[in-house]
Amino acid sequence: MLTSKQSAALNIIKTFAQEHHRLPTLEEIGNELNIGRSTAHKHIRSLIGAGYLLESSGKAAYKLQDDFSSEDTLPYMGRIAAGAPIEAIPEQQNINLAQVFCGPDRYVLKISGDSMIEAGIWDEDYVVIQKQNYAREGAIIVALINRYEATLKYYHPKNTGVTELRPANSLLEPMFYPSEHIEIQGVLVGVFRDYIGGLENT
Amino acid sequence: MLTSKQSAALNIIKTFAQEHHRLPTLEEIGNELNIGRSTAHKHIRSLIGAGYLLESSGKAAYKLQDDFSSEDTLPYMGRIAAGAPIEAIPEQQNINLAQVFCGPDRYVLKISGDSMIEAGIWDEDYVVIQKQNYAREGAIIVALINRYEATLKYYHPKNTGVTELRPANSLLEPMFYPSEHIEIQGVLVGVFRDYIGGLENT
DNA sequence: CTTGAAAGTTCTCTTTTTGTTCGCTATACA
DNA sequence: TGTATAGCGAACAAAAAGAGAACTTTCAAG
Repeated sequence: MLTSKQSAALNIIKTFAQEHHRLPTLEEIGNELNIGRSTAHKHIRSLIGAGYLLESSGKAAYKLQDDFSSEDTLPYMGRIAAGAPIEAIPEQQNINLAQVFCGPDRYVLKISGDSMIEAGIWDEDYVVIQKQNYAREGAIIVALINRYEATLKYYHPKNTGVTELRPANSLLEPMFYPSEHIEIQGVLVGVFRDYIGGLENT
Repeated sequence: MLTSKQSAALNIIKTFAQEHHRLPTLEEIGNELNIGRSTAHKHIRSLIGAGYLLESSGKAAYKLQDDFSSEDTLPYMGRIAAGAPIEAIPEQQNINLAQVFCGPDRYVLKISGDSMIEAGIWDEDYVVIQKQNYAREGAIIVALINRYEATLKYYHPKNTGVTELRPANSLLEPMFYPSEHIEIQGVLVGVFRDYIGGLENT
């Protein structure tokens, strides 16, 4: 059985590995736990002894068990609606999140603020942006205003040389700019939200 | 496993490739990391040795894995807020959607209806569910009512043998059931929404 | 075909980081 | 009172990281 500190150390290692694609050094573990390097080392040895980590041959202090890998796809089970059972779809399908959202010239931004809340984009949500310098009317874009401010808004160009950037929040007013002061940096591809902290400390 | 510097170098290469549509030279890598050409070269050789990059025949020092085009990570560029430029994060990170949302015993459902709209879960959104038969109070769960109806609601068990399933829509009333009529099928892990139809045909 | 710039490679050297060990102290607990 | 867990900090060796010079390869311009 693990002690609470050992378990905390193991958690930190796994979380770190997921986020950084590498194992933390003893010092990094120590910083997370506010303990020194040598103490972190002691925990690692205990975890190896208890079978939670494996001894490493090279320089690395330890390595993870192999069972730490996971699939890239999720089964798509169907629809869920209030007042009805899950409507199973006839043929089992898999969704590959990477395939849908990833691609060249795409990147992720984290949202600060509530200006798009009525579009279902909340504070602390993540948005996937496709880098491009044009957009359709009504699209949600990353706009660079006056070569300085970046913002996520609905895009409504007018034929008067004016561009409206419209927030999705009835407490906020639409903003109007000379079109040449607006530079489109990208358009919204998707939104995702993490309820269990898998992306917590990024 | 990678060291922190190797991982940083790999990140820079991937980001650079996305932005410039070509691979950075050793010097460009070095400039990003404030290291010299020869040191950058050493990192590249290590990354090739570890299987993260491939050896190249021609002039180029290295090349990316073939599967990079369908890469399943996205560069994380930082935060965006109204009225401020994109706040770049110091150390470039990549987000692996699959790693965050995928895992054993998880599946995807598509939402029909507006009953969770105030929780930011909209009609036609996709939710990732972790299959489990327990949940914390206040969690968003997939509940099976009377072994027939499935629904996504906030979970509020009472200590009177009654369980409240609360929608996130002020137009709808909370529902109360004898706890034994409620079966927890899973808890909400994440939400995602597709703005450009990559999931259209499902 | 020659030539030269740019880019990759190799070498030696120094510095920094990292894992490891050891001795010591402190606390909780049976 | 002895034992197990936690912790610190110093000291050490080895790996990793780095600089910089010299060299080779590649490639495109002339």
